[in-house]
Amino acid sequence: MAKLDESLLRDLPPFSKLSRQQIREILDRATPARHAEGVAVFTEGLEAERFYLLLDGYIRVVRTTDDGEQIIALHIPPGQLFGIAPALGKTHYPATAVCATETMTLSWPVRLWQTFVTQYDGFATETYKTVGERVEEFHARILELATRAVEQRVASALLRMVSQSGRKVEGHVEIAFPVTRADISEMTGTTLHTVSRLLSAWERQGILASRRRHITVTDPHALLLLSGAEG
Amino acid sequence: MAKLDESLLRDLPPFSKLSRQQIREILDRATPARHAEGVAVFTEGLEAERFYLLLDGYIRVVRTTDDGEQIIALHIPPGQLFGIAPALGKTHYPATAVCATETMTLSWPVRLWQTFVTQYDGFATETYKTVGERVEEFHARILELATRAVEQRVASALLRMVSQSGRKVEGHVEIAFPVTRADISEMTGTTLHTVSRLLSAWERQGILASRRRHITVTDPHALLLLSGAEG
DNA sequence: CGGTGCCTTGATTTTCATCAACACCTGTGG
DNA sequence: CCACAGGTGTTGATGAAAATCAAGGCACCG
Repeated sequence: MAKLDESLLRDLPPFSKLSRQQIREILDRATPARHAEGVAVFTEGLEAERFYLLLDGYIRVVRTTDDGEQIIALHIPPGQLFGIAPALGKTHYPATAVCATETMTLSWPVRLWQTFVTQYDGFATETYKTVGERVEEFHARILELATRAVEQRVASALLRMVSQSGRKVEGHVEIAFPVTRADISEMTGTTLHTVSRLLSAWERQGILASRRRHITVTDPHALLLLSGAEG
Repeated sequence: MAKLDESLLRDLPPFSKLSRQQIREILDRATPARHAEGVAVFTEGLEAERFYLLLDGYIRVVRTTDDGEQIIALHIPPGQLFGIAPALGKTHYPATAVCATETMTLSWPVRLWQTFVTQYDGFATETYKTVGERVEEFHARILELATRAVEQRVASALLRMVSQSGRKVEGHVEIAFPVTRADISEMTGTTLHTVSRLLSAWERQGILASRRRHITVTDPHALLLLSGAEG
């Protein structure tokens, strides 16, 4: 197998303070993998044997209730660590990671976690910053679910995806991974029917455009107003 | 000021692996404080200058929306660290900590965080375990808010408070800190009216008893069923 | 003993889930 | 190459759940 190139990690925050030498060590112990869209990289409840870095693509972090309902907790953009149960003292994955697109990952056995944290300068700090951001996002989600109406929650969910993954094309912003109405309903705690109605209405108003499984926001500001961000 | 007693920390997880000597050091640098019920220990958005340990009493972690609505994110039981923004790479508190009862706290300036993490064995691990538990709880809250009806959410909120703070009295369990209907509505994303109706109904059914600002659960199992835990 | 904070309960209205039906696209296998 | 199946998206009709509106009562504090 060809050696992995050092440029893969050089510019990512958790590794950016490291020497070539250290990056080489890390890469030599990494297991690279390619996953097709829809595949689960790991599954809720299983023993956390490895932790991951998402090199390319998008991951959906999904949780399932006892009675089979599903919610999408988070989207992970390229460049971030995921499956970092060990960072939080967990021995089992608390959620399932599903590929939203085709993805490329690196992974390491959890026993290396301690090594990474203690030996690699900046790794711990940057990792916990990521954890902090995710906690922050959870907080925001709870606030939204508890206080906002469905329309505002759906608007917020779209904006969140746009800002995390948007690629600009002539002023418009397209969400970089496939999303269905059902997905959005699982992010916002509503039904795909309600989401469909809202998107149809917004499309008529020229706020966004959608093809099958793809959404392009043409008027982010209008969405921001709808989301109920105080103004 | 009298010296703080070492027994305060000896049995708490983040400190339990430390020597008398180390505990002495930590205590000598701590600032103790007493706060009355209702007082804010620190406030959302302010610079995080200190981190805290709750010795006695209960803390409510509260967040406010732009338009003045409030939600209760978490209750902190005695013995836990809080205000640990530095652990997540944050320089400002993401929420407000209000005393649900009279409380006793210790606190240290954030600049000591690094010292604690690196010099005191087990401190980092235990702290991040706590963070993990809170993340877990947020996850559960999101799932609930997104998929459960109001009745189930209120039942879950009561159970959560009971299990975190319940003191048993003859088979019944009383929540150890004052709770109003409005508080519960802020935990569950509903209104105090709906909470009041639910509690009245449950009181008629003998599932719980309540005095002004106090709730005693007499039939936890019935609540568990109502909460929709799969069975 | 007056006032404020907490709690209750009824009536009305709104939001959104549910039920139901159908249209469309895409890839697949006969 | 066409039929068809499964995933996706739309839209209307109906009903239930819970918010809102409204009013009043009770307990505790100063």
